[in-house]
Amino acid sequence: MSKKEMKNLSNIDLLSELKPADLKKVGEFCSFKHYDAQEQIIDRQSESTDVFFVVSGEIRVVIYSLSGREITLDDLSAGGYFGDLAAIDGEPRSASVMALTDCLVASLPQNHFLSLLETHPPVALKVMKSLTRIIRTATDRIMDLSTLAANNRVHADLLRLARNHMGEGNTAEISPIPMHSDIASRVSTTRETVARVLNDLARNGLVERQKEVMVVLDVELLSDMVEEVRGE
Amino acid sequence: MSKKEMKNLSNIDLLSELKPADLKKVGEFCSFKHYDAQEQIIDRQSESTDVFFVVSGEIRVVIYSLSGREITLDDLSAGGYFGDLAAIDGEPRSASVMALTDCLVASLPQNHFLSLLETHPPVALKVMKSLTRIIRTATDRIMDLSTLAANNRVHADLLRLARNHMGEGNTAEISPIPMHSDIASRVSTTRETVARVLNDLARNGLVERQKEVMVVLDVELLSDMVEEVRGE
DNA sequence: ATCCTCCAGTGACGACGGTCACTGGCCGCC
DNA sequence: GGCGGCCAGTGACCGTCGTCACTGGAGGAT
Repeated sequence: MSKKEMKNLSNIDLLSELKPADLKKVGEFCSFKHYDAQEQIIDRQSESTDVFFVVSGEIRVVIYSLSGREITLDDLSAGGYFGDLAAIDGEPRSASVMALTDCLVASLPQNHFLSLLETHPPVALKVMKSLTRIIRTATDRIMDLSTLAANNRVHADLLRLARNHMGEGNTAEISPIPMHSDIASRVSTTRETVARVLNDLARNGLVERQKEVMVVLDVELLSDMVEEVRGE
Repeated sequence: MSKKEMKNLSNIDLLSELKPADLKKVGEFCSFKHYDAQEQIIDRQSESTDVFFVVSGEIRVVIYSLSGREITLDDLSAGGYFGDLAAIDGEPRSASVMALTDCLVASLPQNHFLSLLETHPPVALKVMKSLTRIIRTATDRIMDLSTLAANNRVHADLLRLARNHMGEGNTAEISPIPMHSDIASRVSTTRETVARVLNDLARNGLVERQKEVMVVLDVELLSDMVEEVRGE
């Protein structure tokens, strides 16, 4: 990311097919705002209805139980957008959103977003595809929560990470090493359980933990472990 | 429902704002098919992409774990539709769908559905609203699965049922009495647990089970029980 | 009446994992 | 250097609830 962040929307996937003139217009309806790491961007249950574009940085979509337990729903990086649910249906925010890193975010008022959908069917279709993506991952997660034990959910998450960082053949090099509490928040368990599971895997020679990288030595086997339990 | 079921789409909510001529056209692109109770309509992971309208009867959207455990995602009655996910994104079916009762279903091929979305923005908006509804209930469920114990999830489901059947003041009369296994499938637990929880509530005088009705005597209190646990 | 099937109710058991309470390493800061 | 904060690792404890294995009642069908 260059030092001088541009306040424009040219890198937003959702808007990539707009004509330059239209894109410029959308940009003019937006307010740009910088958020520091950890800062709250949206509060669940609040009544705002703007749509947000992540111009730079990373953000996290979360829910907090009143007990303080934190459930990570999704992480988004530059080019993504969020806040569309409330804009579409007018209901209160379904989740909170926080900045993971410093970031620049553009917000577009609901009415402009809606008219964009109405006048640009391809954009509407993209939004729908994004919504279906969310539903699919959510139902997968419901299935995991319903059928997998906590340690297997950790396996499943590790597998997902490994698949995103495939190295040579059957191995994966995951870096940066994810924080245990982040994994725990994604699969709804505790950091203690994550630590125990990861050490078990290390003892069995399935993963190896180095300074900056975590190596999964046998992705296939890990995959088998997950599938096996899903199926009985 | 009249004996002679009409093969038309006039009662489908999604299409209610179409002009008669357009509605007729959509109907002509549809194939109508009858399904018996318990019959499978869609198989998860299959590659079809039609959209289905429930002309009459009731259907259930479910996922089966390989172990045979059944997870109910949603129940739909006449006027609803399903199968839109695969039509929108072209991926395999995200869930299975079965007929709960005898029912008549119309299927519309993907390309006609997509062009309907493109040419009728209000329909597209309705689809989006329906998708957001699904996401909201899914995230609520993820939250319940993550933070509530099994017996509290039963409480929560009972509360939901009660709210849909409010009687006088603080009471609710739920009928027909839901099957324990159905509740279990909705909240991801076992019928045994449901039976135990319901009997506990009966012992405490919170619910009363009669021949054809189940009476919740203090909805407020039930609500408190759920909220209380959600919050600590 | 006699099966059979489907649903509900219950006890016993055992393990999974959440919670609590520490220890210890790493790192930045004053 | 020493302090404080953050993250990781581990042991002990014990409640919850999934599983298994029955019993029993309410229809339906023959």
